[in-house]
Amino acid sequence: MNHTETPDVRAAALAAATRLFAERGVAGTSLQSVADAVGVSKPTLCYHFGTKEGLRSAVLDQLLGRWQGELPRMMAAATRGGPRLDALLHALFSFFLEDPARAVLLLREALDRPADLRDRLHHQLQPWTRLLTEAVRSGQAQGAVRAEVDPEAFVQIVITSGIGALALGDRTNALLSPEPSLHAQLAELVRVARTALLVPPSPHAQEA
Amino acid sequence: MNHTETPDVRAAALAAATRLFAERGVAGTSLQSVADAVGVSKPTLCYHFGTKEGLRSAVLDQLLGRWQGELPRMMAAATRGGPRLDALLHALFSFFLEDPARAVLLLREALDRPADLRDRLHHQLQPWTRLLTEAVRSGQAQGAVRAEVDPEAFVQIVITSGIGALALGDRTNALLSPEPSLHAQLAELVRVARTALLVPPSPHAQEA
DNA sequence: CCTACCGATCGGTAGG
DNA sequence: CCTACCGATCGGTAGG
Repeated sequence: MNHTETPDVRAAALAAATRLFAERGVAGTSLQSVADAVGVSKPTLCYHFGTKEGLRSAVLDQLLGRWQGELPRMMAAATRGGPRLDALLHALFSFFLEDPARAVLLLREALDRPADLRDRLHHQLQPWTRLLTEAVRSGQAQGAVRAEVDPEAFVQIVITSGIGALALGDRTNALLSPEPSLHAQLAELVRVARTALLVPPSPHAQEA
Repeated sequence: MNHTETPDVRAAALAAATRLFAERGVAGTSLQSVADAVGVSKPTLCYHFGTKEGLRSAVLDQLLGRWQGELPRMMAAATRGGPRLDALLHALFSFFLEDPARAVLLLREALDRPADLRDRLHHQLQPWTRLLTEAVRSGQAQGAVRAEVDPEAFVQIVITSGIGALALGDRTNALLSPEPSLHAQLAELVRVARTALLVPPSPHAQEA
């Protein structure tokens, strides 16, 4: 029926594995279950990816590659540290909102294999994050950014919080009774980041 | 040698499982590896906890129970929404700093079993978080807290960010080049939360 | 709390 | 890209 004519088993396997790894974790996902989801046999997966570790690595490569591909757009939104903070965060969020598995996968990888993820992020995203911290510093020099901001810690916290909210936001969370929506959390995160980053525009305009 | 005289196998198993579950996840941890870490046989674990799921549940119960036990202390630090924010966050952080596995375990559970964790948190911690959001609201009524703060979203973000930083902080992170220490991240989080929450004390005292 | 053992499933390979 | 199959290990039980 469906053998010897599979246009893109590899792509389908990556998509299925992305979803399943995010949902149940790598250790909680068998190669058989990925194969079933794709509609191929298990040895076929091994033919394409070698081992389970190869599949995991390919899934992560695809995710980080796509993130990297969005970087120019995000960088354009971040040109200076000042008023474009909102646009930058929205660009970051929209990438992860595009596929809810992305944030979950990153978070799982950070827990399961910190050193590996660290290296990958370092190679693929460091130019970007460095640009962000430099934008914060230049904003401080210009007096637009609060002097007391710790640039590295600030950027790290905002990104971590955003990905955390995106990964957990619509799954559970719910420490709180009138549980804040993911949208409300992201909006509040933007407000928090803006308020804690920027020197207030005018000294006496608090109720607007 | 060491059979028929185990004073507290259960406690030792919980401690070992807490560490291993945090390190490798529940799915990535075999009962055998827990048994080996404790120095008992695998059936002994099943005798104490029934199933692997029973062990997981017991681990989580112990963690959340201990957190709940710290709540009075934390609540005392949170009496009003205003100046005691720092003390509250330090109390929260110190609980998780006491055992680095705690934050990791919570984060893993949120990813693996969102509905279950949600229910447990709801039952055990809701009074506490509700008190926090009410403190924010009363602070708004008194003019000490910024009117634009979304109480639920704010509390959620701060707690999520804190636990995220604690779980990931000293494992990896490292998007950034001069990687901010966990301590620097927590300090910055406190500053961010304070700045974004409170109405600035005086309208023209920005350089101090 | 142990030894002995169960069927099921794991990741992966042989061979085509 | 498949069928057939491997040894190892999984969670869990029997029985004491």
